[in-house]
Amino acid sequence: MVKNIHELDLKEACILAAREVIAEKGTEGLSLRDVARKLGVSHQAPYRHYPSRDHLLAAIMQRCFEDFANHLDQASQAHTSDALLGMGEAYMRYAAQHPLEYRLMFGTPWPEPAAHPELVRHAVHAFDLLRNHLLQHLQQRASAPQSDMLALLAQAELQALFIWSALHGMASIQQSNIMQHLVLTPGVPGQAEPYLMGMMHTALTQGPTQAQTNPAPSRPAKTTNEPS
Amino acid sequence: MVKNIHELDLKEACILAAREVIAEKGTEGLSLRDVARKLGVSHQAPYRHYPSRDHLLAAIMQRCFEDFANHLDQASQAHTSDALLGMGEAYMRYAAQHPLEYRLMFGTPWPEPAAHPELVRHAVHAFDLLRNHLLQHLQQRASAPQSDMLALLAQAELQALFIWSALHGMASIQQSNIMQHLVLTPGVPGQAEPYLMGMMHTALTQGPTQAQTNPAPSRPAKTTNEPS
DNA sequence: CCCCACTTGTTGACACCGTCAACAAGTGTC
DNA sequence: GACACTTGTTGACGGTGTCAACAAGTGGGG
Repeated sequence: MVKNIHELDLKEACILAAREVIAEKGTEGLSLRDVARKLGVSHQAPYRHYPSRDHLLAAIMQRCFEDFANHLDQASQAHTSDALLGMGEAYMRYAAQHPLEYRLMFGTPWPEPAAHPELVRHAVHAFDLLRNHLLQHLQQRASAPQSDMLALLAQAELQALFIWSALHGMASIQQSNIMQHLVLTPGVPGQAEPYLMGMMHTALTQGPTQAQTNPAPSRPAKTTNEPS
Repeated sequence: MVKNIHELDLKEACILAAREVIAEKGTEGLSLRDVARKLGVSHQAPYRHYPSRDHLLAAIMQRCFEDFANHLDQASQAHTSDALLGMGEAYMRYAAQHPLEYRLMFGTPWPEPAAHPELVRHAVHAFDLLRNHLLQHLQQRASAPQSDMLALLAQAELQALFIWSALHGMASIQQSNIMQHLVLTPGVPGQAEPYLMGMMHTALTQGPTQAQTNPAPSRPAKTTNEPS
């Protein structure tokens, strides 16, 4: 019963088996004893390679972020006409196709804040793909060739956070079963995603509008921009 | 040791104690035996009032949705100048002040799909607050007084889903500790939220822009609108 | 060659959890 | 007074993560 394991070491096999369990029973349904049984080893064997359940989870999350970043990168390179839209659609597609892994990455309280630096590195990389893409667009459209580089970067980051918020929010809502109970007008659920994309497009081309009611310390309005 | 319980019955005390536990240790850290100990009763006493842990969780979620809806409603009535912005800010404030309860409502896999109709009712009510508010605005701005009512409703729902997505996405991202590791330009984290509000304002006043690349079954562009 | 350190995996135990079953005490009704 | 019903208690079962002690393989230096 130990034969099929030694092909790849147990450390790797644990991740594969655990991802299978997660894909079918969710993160909360994952138990170390379960993957051990699945691999035909004792319940403490995985414990030799991962100090705790959280460490195994962190390793899996890291793999998921790798896959996710690759997924986004390939999509942005495939859509040459509008790479940003391509990334957006790829984002939603990944969330729809791997709901439980998506939830593991973005919906689960992270194991330990900074005890897993590799995990953080891979997670940040996925965000950097989006930020760099936006920065590149902003640089192309910048009026002055040597315009304030740091301001451009800040604007790209704000745009990236906005896009990420909208996409993540939509993906998260679609996954929760709340939406099934909302009793919406017939066509609406299917239109929600393209409508969101259109709204994001509008917002990105027009830029933000001031909308403070309380006498807050006002921030000068950003210059309009044309990223797509 | 049973004295302080009989003031309000055990069923109610369980919810209060459990909400305390959740507020400090999170949803996953909640155990029925814990709340029983906290109340000085045996570990099976809560089990008399809630058939399972999930049923207690559902009851708590219901309370949270009630509080959440009240929070939004009061905020929208307080901000007479721009009730929508008031609701948006109130949304983010609630998420920031009750992070674990917010996560319980929107970030936890729901216990059983439709086994808790009361829970669904209260959750839907919070969404209806937003939808009805948008519908009211659209009706005021509608050109023809008796223009297609159902189309207006559908548009209000699409707008509501867009707003909900953006707000929920931002709240979810702010709560996850991912953002702390993103190494952003200094001012950006504080600007992210008002920037998002400004982008939402732009998108709602301008309406969506078509942005399909693949030859998808095109949907006629919505008429522009002015909800705020 | 033999011994020793080290890695990898096993067995057994502990405390904790959700849940089931059986029992005890109070309360109202016929 | 007997009965049913509600509420709470005690005890058990299987499940989990984790710690401690032990077994088997492996490689290198005396």
